[in-house]
Amino acid sequence: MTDNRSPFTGVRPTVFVVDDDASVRKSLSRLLDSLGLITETYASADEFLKREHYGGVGCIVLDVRMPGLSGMDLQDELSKADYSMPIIFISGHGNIPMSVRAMKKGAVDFLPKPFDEQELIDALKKAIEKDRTAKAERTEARDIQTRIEQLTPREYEIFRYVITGMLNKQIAFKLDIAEKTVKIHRARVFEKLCANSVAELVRMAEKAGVEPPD
Amino acid sequence: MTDNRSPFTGVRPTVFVVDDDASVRKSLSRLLDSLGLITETYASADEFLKREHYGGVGCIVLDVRMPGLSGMDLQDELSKADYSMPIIFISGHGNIPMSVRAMKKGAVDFLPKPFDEQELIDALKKAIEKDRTAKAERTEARDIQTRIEQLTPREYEIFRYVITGMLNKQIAFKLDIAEKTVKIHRARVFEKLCANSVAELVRMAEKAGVEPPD
DNA sequence: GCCCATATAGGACTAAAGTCCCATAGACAC
DNA sequence: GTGTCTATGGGACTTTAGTCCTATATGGGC
Repeated sequence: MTDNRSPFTGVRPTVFVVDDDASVRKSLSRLLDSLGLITETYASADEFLKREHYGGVGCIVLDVRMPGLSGMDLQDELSKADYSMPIIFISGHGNIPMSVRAMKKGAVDFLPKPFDEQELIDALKKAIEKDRTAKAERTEARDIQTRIEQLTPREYEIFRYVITGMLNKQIAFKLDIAEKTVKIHRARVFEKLCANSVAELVRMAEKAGVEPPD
Repeated sequence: MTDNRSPFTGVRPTVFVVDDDASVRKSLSRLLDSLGLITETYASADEFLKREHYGGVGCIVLDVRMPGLSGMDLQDELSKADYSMPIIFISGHGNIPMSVRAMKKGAVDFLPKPFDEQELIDALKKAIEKDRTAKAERTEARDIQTRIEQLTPREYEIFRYVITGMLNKQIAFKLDIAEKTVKIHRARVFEKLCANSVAELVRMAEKAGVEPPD
């Protein structure tokens, strides 16, 4: 991928530019267009927050200092709303503590204006790749969680014991029920989670954040 | 943990101060002592690199600008040498790109001088906690890897199939050997890895970074 | 009062996994 | 060339898991 003019493959990602300076929005828009990226521009953080949540792959190019909510405030809002999309900060009047705070909170980059075009392109590549990975993982995790929610409380309990590697006999003893009953719940767990092996169950549990009991 | 004078529990961590300014070393040393931390000071990055690798829990408080190797250079060296210990940068003449670069490479914090004492203490807490967690995980991963290295190539191969959840019969077909032979290798895998269930094997594989085949 | 979901469990069976015994054959070391 | 490690497998067996059938009890919802 040596051609900087088309470094983005697959479905075209969308970049959200949030900056109060119209000339910045315009020039960024032009650059992003030329890179084959879809662009949406917003003059303030509040304006961006009014937009419905974007479900596709993308990232945000965000000015730090703006009237109303600052870029950092927007970062906090998105984080609180669990609406995560990688952020690239651009700033005319930033300082070190600001940039460090932004990076600690997960920003992909923090570019002081004026910045080199190539720096932004590199950051965009990284941000979009990060979002692609994160979205794929979240989608899978949600998928698994949805299936797990179909389990009855008892089935869920058995599920958590099964992923420890315990035998049916041991689980039955622990819960003071017949091994037969464990087998039945276990079979339902496999069916509802569409699993064919304990190994698959363990992987699902990891991805969905299910912890073994005790 | 509201007492800032002793926020560090368990085995006393060691903090390595690397700064060419003797007065900084002295005052940091005093502060760290008062926090119950063991301190070692170094006047240059090279001097620190000469020290044998420290195996315990701790972190580095590192000046950015120094004669010889800079703080950033030291960060790179440690990363290359796989000698990872959380780094807190302190800097008198830093700038944004510098701080961002440091944070991208995993620094815990980047404090411009002069900094508030409390800021450093917070960063130290975070760094030491991070190191504690990382060390514990690495220790466990190495432990598992050591056991995995005891496997013969064929046993390792079977191991990777087993963690996919495949049946012995299926593995036997794939490798064009008798199911009986698979059972034997499988039994040795369980024995050598001290595992009692496929679930445990799957967890070990995750921690040791073993990927299923194909 | 009846239907449905949930949790419980027995009986009879198949399939898979694990555990002993045994054996052969190649590779490599000393 | 004798010994050890590795990979291969057969036979006979036990244990565990999974799959049908059946059934009972309980608690809600309409």
